[in-house]
Amino acid sequence: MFNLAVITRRMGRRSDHTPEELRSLLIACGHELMAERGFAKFSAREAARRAGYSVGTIYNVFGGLDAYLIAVNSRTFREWSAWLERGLAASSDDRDARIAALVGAYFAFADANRNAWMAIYDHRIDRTSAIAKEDEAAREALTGIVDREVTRWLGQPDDAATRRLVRSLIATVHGHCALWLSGSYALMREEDPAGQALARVMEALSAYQG
Amino acid sequence: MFNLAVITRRMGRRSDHTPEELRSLLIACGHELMAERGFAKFSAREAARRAGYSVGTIYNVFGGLDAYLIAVNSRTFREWSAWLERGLAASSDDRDARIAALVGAYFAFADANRNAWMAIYDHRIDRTSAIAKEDEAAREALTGIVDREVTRWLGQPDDAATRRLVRSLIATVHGHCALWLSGSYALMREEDPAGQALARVMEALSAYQG
DNA sequence: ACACACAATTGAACGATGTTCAATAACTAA
DNA sequence: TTAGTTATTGAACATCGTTCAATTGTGTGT
Repeated sequence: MFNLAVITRRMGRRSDHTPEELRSLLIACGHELMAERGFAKFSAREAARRAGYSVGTIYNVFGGLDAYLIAVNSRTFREWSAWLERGLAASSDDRDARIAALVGAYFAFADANRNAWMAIYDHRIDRTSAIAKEDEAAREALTGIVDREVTRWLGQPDDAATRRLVRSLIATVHGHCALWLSGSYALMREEDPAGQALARVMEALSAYQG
Repeated sequence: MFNLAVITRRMGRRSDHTPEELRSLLIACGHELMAERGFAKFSAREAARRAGYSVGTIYNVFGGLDAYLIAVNSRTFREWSAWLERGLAASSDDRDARIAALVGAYFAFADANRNAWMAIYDHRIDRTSAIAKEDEAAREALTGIVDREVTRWLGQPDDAATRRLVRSLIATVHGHCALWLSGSYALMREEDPAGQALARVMEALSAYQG
């Protein structure tokens, strides 16, 4: 008779990786693919394939595509934070120099990781699916760094008004960076968007100091 | 014998609409769909269906999806410009009031047309496909409005340095608006992003005036 | 050893998308 | 009326996200 099960499929539980390893592996491959292709051309199938697994595994491990993309983008956030800290560590102690180093590192990271950086903002998170605590922390860490540096520049304790300013400063720099990388407006003809962003930040800090 | 052509398909050239009308119709339906669904869930098939045509027509008229999306988003730009002009027309002649009206209208339009507004920045334009002249103009018109108002506030002729400042101010306001609508960062806890943006703009204008 | 239960992994199936293009209907000119 | 041209169609194809019955690796109990 006929044997229909000609090809034996490799499946079932495997001891190739622990759950944590598998999670990390999928995030690493997804992050790599995101950096290569960008958000619009990202494919969960392809990411799983690169990890040596099949689509369904992503849904098993993360529960859905949204959660997976959040995990992938959170990895970008962590790399971004580390990049900023490295930039600050290499800076002098002069307070203006530290702010300049921070803004410079912000732009440099986005420039060096365009697709991954833009993917952070390309992915619109549905409010229904809550973000994992560790990922939430990874995203807030970045705000924390800016908060710390602004407080240091001001030389005064961190209060509610300062945190409000910090968010506004982040938005200011973000706007310059986003329009620069997306090539929108005639901002394309601006050769030094980071410099402009820094100028706006320093004006705001000076005004806030009074 | 059998008649295989049981269903007669309505096709071929039709006198329902002139080429210009058809173009406008497709843009209108696409814009409506974009406002309803947002960029991620936009479908060319559905847009064409709403216009009473079939997918292929979009490719005939616009040459490709990218050009169609550019046309749809350019319509948003035009509505945005008109909205800003209306806001400025309703403002007093006080120079600070006009800047406040401009920033306020900027945010109000984005808030009232969230999906369409975000779609402008969600669509990454491939550098290969050039933008039509009329669409390029629609996008630059917005910069022109800001340029005019900033020049008016400064009370001095429009020069290269001023235009550079204008682009930076647009980026500043854009950053606040984008982070606000996307819900990123802890900016969600900011109840008045437009007010913060305006504060940054006024600081920059004051600093530039010297 | 062996069998059994459980857990992890698969990939076919489904509906929907963008894109292409031969077929065809509708218009124009003669 | 007829022939030629043009606009419009939608099936075809590859790909995507998503689901889930089927299958198999692993560990446990006896």
